[in-house]
Amino acid sequence: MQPTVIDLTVASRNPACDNRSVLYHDYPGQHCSIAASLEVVGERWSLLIIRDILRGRRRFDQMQESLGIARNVLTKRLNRLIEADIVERRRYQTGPDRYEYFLTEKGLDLWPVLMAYLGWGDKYCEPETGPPRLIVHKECGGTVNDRRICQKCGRELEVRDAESIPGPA
Amino acid sequence: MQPTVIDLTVASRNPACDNRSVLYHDYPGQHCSIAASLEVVGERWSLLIIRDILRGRRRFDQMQESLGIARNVLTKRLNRLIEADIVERRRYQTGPDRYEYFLTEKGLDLWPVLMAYLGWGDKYCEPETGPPRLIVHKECGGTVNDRRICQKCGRELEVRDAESIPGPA
DNA sequence: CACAGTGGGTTGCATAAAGAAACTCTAATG
DNA sequence: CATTAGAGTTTCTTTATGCAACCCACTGTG
Repeated sequence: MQPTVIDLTVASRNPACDNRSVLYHDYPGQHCSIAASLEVVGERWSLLIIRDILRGRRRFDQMQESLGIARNVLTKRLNRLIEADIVERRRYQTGPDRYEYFLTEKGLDLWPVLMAYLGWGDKYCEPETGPPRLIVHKECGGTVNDRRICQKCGRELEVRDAESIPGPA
Repeated sequence: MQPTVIDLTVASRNPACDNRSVLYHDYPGQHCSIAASLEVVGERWSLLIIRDILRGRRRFDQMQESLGIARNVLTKRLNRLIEADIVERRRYQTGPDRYEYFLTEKGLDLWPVLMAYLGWGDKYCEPETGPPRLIVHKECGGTVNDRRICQKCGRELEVRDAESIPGPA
């Protein structure tokens, strides 16, 4: 299994993507950053879509198949994420227009959330086999913990400093 | 900007992850710690309930009012969390039985996820007013970042080392 | 004693969202 | 000319959520 090369080029908000969809999640009376975040990405599929894009699945059908999500729901989610400036849609072909989805800087900044879930899941969902994948520091090869700190060199890492390799499982 | 190699794919399905509880979320074909975590707590209210309990709202009506969640849904969520061993229900009075809800160790271990969401939300949802709440190190009073590191004394903190106080907003 | 209030839920019904599957559209390929 | 691929729509069904009302066993108040 070879890792996928991902272009993390970041772009600005695309005003062409108009969408009248509303944020149907409304946690009333919450003046809390956690609640505010959850309004945007705290919903069934969003984080898995973001993980998939991070993983290199940039196209509609790839994501749909990998996630097993209904196609109409995937459409809605992607539009919501685009509207929230987390995902960017780029046409890679005209004629029949074809698109790929990329994470914006804001989307990439959700990496800590994914790492936190990964750490928790490794501890409680895969306790005896060990983590199915390890996140390692590209430069020195040390494993990265859920604080995004390299266990070998001690550096505090950003998303671009790390990669995922098969774990002991 | 150079391409980044990231692969959060996960290889093998672990039967230990199977839970006889009714996980109505089923992300088919996902054999990944992130997906596994989201099956348990990646749903509309769970994390907010956990946040509430962490902040000391331990009783049904307190949570119901603070969250604005429907009562029947709160019942269901709490039962799911209890079943998943994230929340523990303790009777504090007999006669008419009265209960309080506490986090188990497993529940407390979700603190990193909350801190990651908090960090993201502070950055993107409350950019001008500043964070509505600050997490501080109880011992030295320094603020805690989303790596759960005290900015003042540099220590790596656990959930019991920190507390939440009103922020500048 | 009557009656309101409190804590911790259930029940029933209406609506909103998710899922499954079929359909569309355009262009390229055989 | 038929088929395939990518990226969605459309339609229909199932599931989840929200809302309001109700229940029950006390407890405190006049």
